[in-house]
Amino acid sequence: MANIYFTVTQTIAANDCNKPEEIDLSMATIKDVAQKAGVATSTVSRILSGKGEASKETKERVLQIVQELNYKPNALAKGLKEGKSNTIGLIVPNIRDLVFPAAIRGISDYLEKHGYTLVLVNTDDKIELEKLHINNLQNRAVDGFIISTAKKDSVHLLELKKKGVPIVLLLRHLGDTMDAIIVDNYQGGYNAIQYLIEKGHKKIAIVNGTMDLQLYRERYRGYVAALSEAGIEMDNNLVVHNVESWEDSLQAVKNLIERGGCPEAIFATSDPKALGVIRGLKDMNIKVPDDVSVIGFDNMDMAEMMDPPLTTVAQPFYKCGYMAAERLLRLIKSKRTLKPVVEELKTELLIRSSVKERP
Amino acid sequence: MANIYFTVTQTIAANDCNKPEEIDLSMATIKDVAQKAGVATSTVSRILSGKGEASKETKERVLQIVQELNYKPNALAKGLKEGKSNTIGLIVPNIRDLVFPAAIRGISDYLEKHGYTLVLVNTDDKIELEKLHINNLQNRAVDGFIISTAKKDSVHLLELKKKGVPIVLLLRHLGDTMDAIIVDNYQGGYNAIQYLIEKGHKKIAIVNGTMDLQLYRERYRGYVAALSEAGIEMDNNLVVHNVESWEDSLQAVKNLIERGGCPEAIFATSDPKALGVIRGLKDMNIKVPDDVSVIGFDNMDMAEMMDPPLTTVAQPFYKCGYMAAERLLRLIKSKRTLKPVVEELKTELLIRSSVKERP
DNA sequence: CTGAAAGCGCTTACAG
DNA sequence: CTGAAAGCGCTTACAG
Repeated sequence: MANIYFTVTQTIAANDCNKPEEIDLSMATIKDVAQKAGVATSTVSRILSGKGEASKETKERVLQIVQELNYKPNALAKGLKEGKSNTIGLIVPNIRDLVFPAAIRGISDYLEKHGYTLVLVNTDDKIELEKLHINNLQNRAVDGFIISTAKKDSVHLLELKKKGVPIVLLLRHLGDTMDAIIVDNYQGGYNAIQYLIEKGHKKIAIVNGTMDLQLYRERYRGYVAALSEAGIEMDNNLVVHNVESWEDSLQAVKNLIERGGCPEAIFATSDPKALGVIRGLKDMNIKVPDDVSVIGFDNMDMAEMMDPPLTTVAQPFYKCGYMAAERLLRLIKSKRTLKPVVEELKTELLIRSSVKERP
Repeated sequence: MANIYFTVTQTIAANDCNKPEEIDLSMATIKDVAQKAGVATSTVSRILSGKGEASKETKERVLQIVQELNYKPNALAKGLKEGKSNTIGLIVPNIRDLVFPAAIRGISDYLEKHGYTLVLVNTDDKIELEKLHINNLQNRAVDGFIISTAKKDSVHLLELKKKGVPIVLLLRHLGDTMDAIIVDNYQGGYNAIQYLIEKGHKKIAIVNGTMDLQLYRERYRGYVAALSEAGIEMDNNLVVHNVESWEDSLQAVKNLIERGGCPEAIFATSDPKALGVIRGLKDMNIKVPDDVSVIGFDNMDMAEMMDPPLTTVAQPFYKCGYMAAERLLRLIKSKRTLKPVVEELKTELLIRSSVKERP
């Protein structure tokens, strides 16, 4: 039997296009360098890490040979020895969500500068999957996590943190005990409404996301506050929560208008929702911004290409990612437990063409 | 001096919120399991890997203790020993390009199913950066690469492949010696134009990307072929190449119309370009699709939300990613060099509302 | 300034 | 069926 198998293998091999040729796929190791330089591996190691002294001559010789052999230390061995991998894990619900690419780029840029590597994982907001992945990544000796999936029931993250695993939350947060880089969602919502009011709008509707997420609660709070401060009475007929997708919001506007009549302006608490709202409006032959103004929240990469170009509360996604990575590396490198800090970045109202002054 | 420093440290430590508590951050090792089970580590290893025999009793006992201790093998050690890491590197120009998220999700989903991990790197299409990153990832013992940055001058990729490193190209390709998952760009372009012709259009313009990229050359070839086959004469005034961003295409349409007069339809060879084209048209008070029809290429996640919803040649991004991962794992696991295969997936014409029949 | 040795946590022949 | 030993490629005390 073994014989037959062998024969088959041979046959296929004979037909094969490129025979293996046995090039030096095997990378040079520290041993090769040491041997060629006539020193001990420990010496090479010391020279390369810059720790400890070494005579100028040996140093130069070793460096020379490192060049020649194109030697690069094996990160696995190094990681095993040092108990760290210079790798961090990024956990997002779904990379296809338009908010993530910019944030990821920010993370990636910072990490790259500091010799760290980024491992990406999607959870579809399923908590069991998330736990599995976290576990997995810990076995891979990931040095820390950036996590953008935190919800009210994310106790496992609290526990992880308690165990001393470096974690920073991104865009979502979980109370003061967890490091987080988030955005001032309250202020953002407030500013949006204030701007609408400034433009003469009074009957202002809100198409909001799930109240399970603090960020949507905050944006709503901003809406309420700005309205009340301007002495405009809240009208619950103008409020829709729990709108998820852009299709949802398409439906939401229609309901809204049936229920409460046509508002003068609509605050969509995310750009995709704004897109849906605008589409819904157009479907009903209502013009944006001539008949009703729309303001979004996000400033995702496409916002300025929309029709009309979307006036929106810009989140500094790139910066959030960048800072999250920065914070994480600090946590990782710190010898002692650092006091958690929740960094709240400012949003910026980006004025384009979807809001019009009321005559 | 040392003393002063010590004092300071102490003070801070005293103020610190959570004292270290020393929980068992140290994960259980195979040694712990072996000890507790009263067997050798090799036995544990064998049982866990399923290789070699083991008596039912010891097997059960060991598995039991693995549970108790929540033991997970250290991937670094395993990788070091086995010379592989179960990690693959993904190299893209920029994750913010709208074509990537879906593809990445496809890769990620396949990898996850097979116990592999995804490392992500951006190169901004800079070849030196790319080489650096590839080098880096090799030191991290990445088992193979999925690369979406191939251009005419990407000889370093050819060399890498020659050395036996498993690589598969994604969405771009580099001749028949490199495995690649791409899309039938010629057919896609051809179908787009054929559809426009079917709808009664004759004066059809093209707003195309850089001719450095084979994919744009192919889409153009499809345009030319479909036109000629229908007996429509080519008009160079209706052709614009080297349009990069959506702002470019905004400008491009304007020039186009000045030069060649208003076309009946425009083939934008990417969705962002279509977006720019439509905007440019609207700016000139030309209605889409009533005055001129527009067809795109990509079907990026936003295409159906555009105004009008974009008729476009859909690329199966998710599937491309998925298949690229699939192919790569085959290359990695295969003992002998596999003959390179360039898989060309079909595009699909997605009819929405940006093309109208000509009366 | 430099080397020998131990060890990080695994796996894989090799004995028995 | 099971264990002892070697080794993957590093780094880090420890001597000298």
